[in-house]
Parts: sequence; structure tokens; C-alpha cells
Amino acid sequence: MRGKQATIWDIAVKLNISISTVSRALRNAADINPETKKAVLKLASELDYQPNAIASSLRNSKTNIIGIIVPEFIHAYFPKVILGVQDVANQSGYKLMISQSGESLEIEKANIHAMVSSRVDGLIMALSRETDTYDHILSVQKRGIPVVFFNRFADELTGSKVLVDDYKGAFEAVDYLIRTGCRRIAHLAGPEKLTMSGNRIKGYLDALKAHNIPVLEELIIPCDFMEGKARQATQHLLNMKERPDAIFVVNDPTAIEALICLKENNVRIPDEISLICFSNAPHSTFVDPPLSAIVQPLFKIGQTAARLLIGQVEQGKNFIPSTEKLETELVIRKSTRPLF
Amino acid sequence: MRGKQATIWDIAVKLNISISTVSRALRNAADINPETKKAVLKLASELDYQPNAIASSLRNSKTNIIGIIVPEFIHAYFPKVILGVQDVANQSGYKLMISQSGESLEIEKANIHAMVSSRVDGLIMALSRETDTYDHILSVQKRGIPVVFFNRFADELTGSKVLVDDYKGAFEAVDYLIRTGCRRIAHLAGPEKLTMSGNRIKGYLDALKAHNIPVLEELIIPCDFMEGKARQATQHLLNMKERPDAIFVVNDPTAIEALICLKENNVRIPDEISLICFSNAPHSTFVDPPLSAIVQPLFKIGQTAARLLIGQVEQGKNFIPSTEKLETELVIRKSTRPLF
DNA sequence: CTGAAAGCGCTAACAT
DNA sequence: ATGTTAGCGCTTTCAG
Repeated sequence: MRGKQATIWDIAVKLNISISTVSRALRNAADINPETKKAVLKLASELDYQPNAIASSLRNSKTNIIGIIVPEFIHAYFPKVILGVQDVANQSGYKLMISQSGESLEIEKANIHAMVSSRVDGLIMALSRETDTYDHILSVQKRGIPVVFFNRFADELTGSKVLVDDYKGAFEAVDYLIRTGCRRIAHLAGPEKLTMSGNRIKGYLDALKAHNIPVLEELIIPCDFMEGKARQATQHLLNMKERPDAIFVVNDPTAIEALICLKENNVRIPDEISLICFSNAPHSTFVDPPLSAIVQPLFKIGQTAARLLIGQVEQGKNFIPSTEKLETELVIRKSTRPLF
Repeated sequence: MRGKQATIWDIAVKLNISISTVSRALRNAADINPETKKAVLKLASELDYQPNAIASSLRNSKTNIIGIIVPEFIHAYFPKVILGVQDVANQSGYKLMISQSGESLEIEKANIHAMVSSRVDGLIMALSRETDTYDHILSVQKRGIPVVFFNRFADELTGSKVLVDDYKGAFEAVDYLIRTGCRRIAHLAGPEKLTMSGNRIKGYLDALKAHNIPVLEELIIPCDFMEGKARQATQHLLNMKERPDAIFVVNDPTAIEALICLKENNVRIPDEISLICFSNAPHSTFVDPPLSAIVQPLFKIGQTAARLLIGQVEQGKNFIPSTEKLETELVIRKSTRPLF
């Protein structure tokens, strides 16, 4: 054995056969004597041989690695999606290289370079909140590396997308609030550059319009997913002469902040103010009161993204980008009033 | 350009120089004409050249990838540690390959194989709750790949470790409970195979002994980190003729389950039963009541693990395993009684 | 300061 | 059914 780790060369020498025969035996190719194969497999196991993926990647120009770039994985959202990706990826023989942009465009770019250098076969990503230029992503696509976006993307970008029906979910949530008697409904919105934010705002607006409720611009506050921003925005709402009687929140961490702020101000939920959010974090269920929410199928988002991506990777460079839109579910808990 | 992606060969041909010169220019080696270097760098950038990490890994027998295997990353614990790892790793030019064992020994083994195949330079890991054989890990170490453990390890294993002072943290927590007047203190413990579980139990026991409080075996219930197990155990405690007046819980997800169970049974916290846990998840702060906890320096655990590992990777195969023990902090919130 | 050439471990024609 | 050989893209002696 030359280094610490056995290679097909070691096996070949000990068995007095050629390395190509060993290679064939190991990947149970067609033309191979069962006896030879058995001997190779036996010795391989004795030597604790593990194929060198680096070498075969180089040879095959294929790494079987899928890159994932997400803004963060402190909150449960992205990890749950990644779980879904892992499910499909591992079953199809792909490994995952994961990194976080920390919501920073600079780090996102650095991550992309690392992924390209590592020659990932494809990339699944959700943009950072800062991302407003797209050269780094175009560069990946120009190399023929397929990219699948989820959750956070921008209309300027082509590429496959896995989305939830943000518009419909938002509409349903606000519609529900109205049907429980709320009339002055605020919206803590997401970063303006993200398509998702716009769609949720549109759903919010249309639900109001559908019920002939006037839109008040001052009740729509973009929150940018910055820590502390939601709290500040909520406090701002509470300081108004006329307080809102409901808040529709763009996502879960933002909603938690809003909730804490409401409680600090001794606002009774949902009697004085109802709270509902786009979400799927488990905390929603064990904060007090448990949050009503538009729940997204996170695991399935991950699975779908992985399936789309692997499909594109394997069908070669002429894939057609496609978009899959998944349904959300309105789950009513205790932070909104009952219907009757 | 041969394929989609530029190589040093492409640069060499266009500049009519040799690939070795290009290579030197790109890694600003010593003996290189500044003019040549400038030309190479310029063309590289024009071609959007990204070095092929696969090729250089093969050549150098070094991937600059650190593998991380954790049981899960749904709860905030492991992601926060990974953040710390990423911090140090990226600064030192390493990439991360992350996977989850899903608390399964089988998957842990598969992950290890994948990591070995990918020729990671080192491995950072926390064992799954099922792990009770260690051949797969020994096999990694036999290859000369350094392994650093954190949070979950076993005494049978050698290798570097980053720990928190489980014994001391547990002792302090239980001591605090006693000083607030609790006498019948239960413990929802971790899986028995993990060293950590044992140390926390020992801290629990010694605190009781220090105050001359008799140990009641039936109040110590191992919870194995299985979903639902903690709830069941808590219910069991509540069904006793004489209920405990405090519960010390091995970790955060377990504590959340216990909390929910207590609330379902309309137990007043902390008046009837105090609750305290080993933790660092942010939920602790926004459940109702916020949980008192022994807080661990998660980011620092990750940084320390990465630093240890990279040190070992770079100082070659003769590294000496070492153990770093970090301090915890007792944070009193609302789930325990005040001292006076 | 630059070029030629070997080789990291593996796969896949192409021979035999 | 097996062996020979070239080469994936890069780094690194060794020569010049």
C-alpha cells in the first residue's frame, strides 16, 4: 500500500491482475469473471478499501455533489427543506455540500465560487436578503451547472424554481382575518427585492379589496428579515393613534418578534390584535398563544428541488427550466379569533 | 476551450506559454515574471476561470474539506455549532461537507463512508443516539484522518474532544433548584451510552448528596432523545402519588416536550414544579414561561472544534488528541422559583 | 524565469 | 474475460 489508504492498484498487485479488472469488479461491470470479482471484493473489504471519489470525479467530470446555499440555518425553515433534499439526493447517490450566506451577498458570492471550484453537479439555492445583483449566479449557469431556486429568488433570474403559492396563501390568511371581524390589518412584509415578498403583499392587498376594505399604506411595513426590525415595526404600529386589529406577518422569526413585542405591551392576542404568519417553524406551535399560520410543505419543497435538479443534471446540458408551485395550508391555532 | 469550463491549459494556449507557468502565476509562486503573471491573471479573469479543486485535491492528496456529521439540524443546537465551525474553517480556506445521521447508526455509517470517499481532511462529529459500536469511526482514524468529537461521544473512543462541563453545569442547576426550596427533583436523562448523559446524572446526584437529599431511582428517567418519550416520562412523573417539585432536563427539545405536558396537566410552573434544562436553543426564551437553563457556548464549541481539527490536519499525522472543556452558564428565567 | 514530464487514482476505449 | 493505455486538471521536481 502506498499511502494510508488502499487503492485499486494495491488490490491489483496483491491479486496479480490489472487495475482495470479491479475497477470493473468493483463497479460490477458486465464482462467480469465471477471468481475474479469475488476475490476482488473480498480483498477490498479486507483492506477496508473505499473508492477515491476525487479521482473518479476528475475522470468522469462529475462529482455527484449537489451544492446548497441558504441564507441561514438557525431557524427551522431551511434545515427542514435540506432534509427533503437529502432524502432524494442520497437515494440517488448524491452528496450535499451545504453553506450559509448569512444573508450576505459577499458571502453568497464566496460560497458560489467555492461550489464552482468544487465542481458541484448542480446548485440549489435561496438568495440572501441582500442579493440584488446576479452576475455570480449567471456565471454558474453559463458553465452549464443547473441551478434550482426555492423560497427566495428574483424575477430577473431564469432557472428552475420550487415555490409555494405565496399569493394564494397570503390571500387566504388575510381573508380569514377579515371573516373573523378584523378590519384594520397591518402587514409586516419581506425584503422588497424578493419576488416572494411582492406576491405576499399582492395577496394581502387583493384580500382587502375583495372585501372592500381600504388599503392603508402606513400599515404595510417592510421588515427585511433583520433582527430587531420586526419588533421596532410592531412597536410603531402600537404607537399609532388607531392601532391595527390584526397583523399578517411575512415569516416566522418575524412573527415571533412581533409576538414578543405585543406581549410586552400587554396586548391581548387575539382579542385586541390577531396575529397570523407565513411559516413552518415548530415554535409556532408552542409559543403562547400558538400561532395561526400558512404552513408550507418544507420537506416536500426540498424533495422537489432535488428531483428537479437531479433530473436536469442527468439529462445533460439541454434541460428546460421549470417551475413547480406547491400548495400551502392555513392552520388556525390560537393567535387569531375563531370564525364565529 | 475544451469543455464548458476554462482550465490552465486554455490559458496557456492563448498566451502561448506552458501550463506550469500558468499554474505558478495563479498561485503566485516565487519564480515568476510579474508581466507574465499579470497577463495570466487578466486572461483568467476574462475567461471566468475557477480552479478545479478536484484536480488539485487529487494531485495534493488534500481536499481542504472538513466533514461534519451531526444527529440532526432541526433544533438550533447543531446549526449554531456548525456556524462556529464555518467561521474558523472558511477563514482557514476549508470548505464544509455536512450531513445528518438522523440519529441512526446505519446512516451515520453511510455518511462516514461518503466522507471517506470524498477524502475529507478531517471530521467533526457528534454521535447519533443509537451509536454503540465504533468500528466505522476507528476505520476513519486508522486512515490517518483526524476526528474531533463534540457534545456526543463515547469513552471508548480516542480522539480530540470539545466538551462543556456537563458535570458542573448539572450540579449548579440542581444546586440552584435545591436552594430555591425544591426537594423532590426528577431528572429526564439522556441515552445511557453517551458519556454526556452520565456526567449530567453524576452532577445531579452529587448536588443532591451535597445537600443530604436522598436519591430516588424512580425519579431518574432516561429519555433517549426520542420524540414523544419525554412527554410520556413527564406524564409518568405526574401520575406518581407524590409528584416531583422540580425537573432537571437533559436537553432542550426534551424540555419543550416536558413543558407542554406540564401545561396540558395544568401544572403551575414554577409554583408546583420547577423546570430547568441543559440548553441553548432560542425557544427557551420565548416559550411560556421562558426556561431557566444551563447555557452552552455553541458558537465557541464549533470554533474550538474547527481550530483543533485544522491544527491536527496541518501538523500531519502525528498529532496528539486533546480535550477542551468549555464553561457553561446558569441562566435563570421564569421556569424556576427565585432564590428568595 | 520557464518548460517538459511524471503522476495523483480512476475509467473507458481499444486491443487481445 | 482481461490487459494496455491515455487522460481528467493540476502541481512539482528537474532541466535548461
